[in-house]
Amino acid sequence: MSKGLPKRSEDYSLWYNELVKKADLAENSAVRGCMVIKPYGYSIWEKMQAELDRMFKETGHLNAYFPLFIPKSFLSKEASHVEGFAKECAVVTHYRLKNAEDGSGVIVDPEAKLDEELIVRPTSETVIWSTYKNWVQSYRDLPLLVNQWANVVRWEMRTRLFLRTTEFLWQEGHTAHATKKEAEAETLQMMNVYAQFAEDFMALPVVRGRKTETERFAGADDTLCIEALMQDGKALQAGTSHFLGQNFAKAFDVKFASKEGGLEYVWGTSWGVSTRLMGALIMAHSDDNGLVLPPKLAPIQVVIIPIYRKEEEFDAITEKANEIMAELRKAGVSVKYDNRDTHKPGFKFAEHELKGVPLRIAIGPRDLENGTIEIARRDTLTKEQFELVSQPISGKISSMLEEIQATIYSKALNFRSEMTTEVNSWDEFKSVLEEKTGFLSAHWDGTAETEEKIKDLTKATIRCIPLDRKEEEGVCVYSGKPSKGRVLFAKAY
RNA sequence: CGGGGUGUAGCGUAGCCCGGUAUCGCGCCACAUUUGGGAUGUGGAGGUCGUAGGUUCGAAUCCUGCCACCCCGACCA
Repeated sequence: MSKGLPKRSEDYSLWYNELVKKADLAENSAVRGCMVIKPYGYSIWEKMQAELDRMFKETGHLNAYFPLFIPKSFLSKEASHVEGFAKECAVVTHYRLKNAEDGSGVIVDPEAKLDEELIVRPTSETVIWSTYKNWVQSYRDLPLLVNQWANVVRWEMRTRLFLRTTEFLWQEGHTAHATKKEAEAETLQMMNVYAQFAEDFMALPVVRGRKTETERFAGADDTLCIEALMQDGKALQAGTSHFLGQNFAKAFDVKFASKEGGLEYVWGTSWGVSTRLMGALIMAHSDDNGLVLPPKLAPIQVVIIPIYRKEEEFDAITEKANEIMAELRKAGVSVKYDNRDTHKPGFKFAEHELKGVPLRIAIGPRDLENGTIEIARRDTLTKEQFELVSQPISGKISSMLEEIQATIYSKALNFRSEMTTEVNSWDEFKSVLEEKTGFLSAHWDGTAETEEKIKDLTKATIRCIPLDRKEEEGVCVYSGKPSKGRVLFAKAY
């Protein structure tokens, strides 16, 4: 029962916003739509980055860095790309300020107008493909496998901490290949990397799928995605991987001399995940007591809290705590000793629960006497006495951390299974969407008109066409026209 | 950007209708007693009432502009 944290059942979005702030993850800044990611929140992001970066490198990618600014003319080179992003671009028009003549402060110097405006990147395809033109001449230069960790700006109307902010942090991979087949394989590979990261590290089950044509990335021929389900029954797109065809190669004239002696356009992909994953992580597992973090991404995996009256007791406990910490650290467990004497144990318990620390060890005089410690799990809120002599503490803690990781994953997976409903009629579609929410698995006739109509009527969108769906003859849940398989509908973030 | 709402100490609030210099709780500081689930007592500090104007002898209160945030739409990773 966290003090002051609203309950999920009463107001889910208020719960989310308060949790983000109370758990010290992020807060709104003085700049509209932009957040300050606080040290604790950033620590989690750093752990995500570290794992993803490792996975990217294992699949052959290297990091590079491209400019924050994109010349306006670049953006218009790929027609559907500019159409998709034009409405949300921040534009730099001047390069100098000067003192106002009336002494009221600084103003933009009208004489310092840029000849060509610069766009603050909403994504980097254009500036990167303009660079790739110079990097690629021959098939020997391919493939280009590059990733960038960066910030981007999209001028959104409504923002929410982590889920949608004007500026956000992300990674964007941009690759160029000699063949269509290879680029398609890359697109699929990176979607699978994201899915594996979500499932193994975030403990977040995701549906691997394909976007419909209307939901596709602006400038892509095909968009693969991972979709997750949040506790309020709404879907969240957690990552996308795009097959760009030759669209950007043609827009930026990136050609290569093939082995056969021809001159061909290269094939491209791009793929990204953002700080939005933080939102997914928070919403997927947390409860009314606060954050629940998967051990693999928790900045602190174990916190040790001393319980004492007298100085001598504290000293004895500290000695024991130091032994335990040394052993845990040797085993690669991150552990913090909360030896603040400014707060009582109960306060510390609540605080570390709020912040989602997976395991808590309490040591008091009673434990010293009995040779025990108390271990409490954040995910289940259960406690147990552990005898220090019976087995090595590091083995016990490591296996508990693994168990927590597995438990919260299967809990989320069960939730998603329960919240995925096969619907076969339009009435059923509407009532499930309104009363139960979650994913609706339904037949769709494959047309953009029907997709649009359903969105207008219900606010539900096609989240994806699952890659593992079975071929199944059926009729569209809305139009009654023939369908070859089910797609996933949901209301989404 | 359209509709609705809210801005008062670090946080949450009362006061606003009916104008007279701001209430309470949490938190903060000091001391004492406390410490196995958010301690208690005593004393204390902290406020340009979002912001800029206007009306008035006098504005948190009335009027206007602006800004920010929240909810609902449109947009979206």
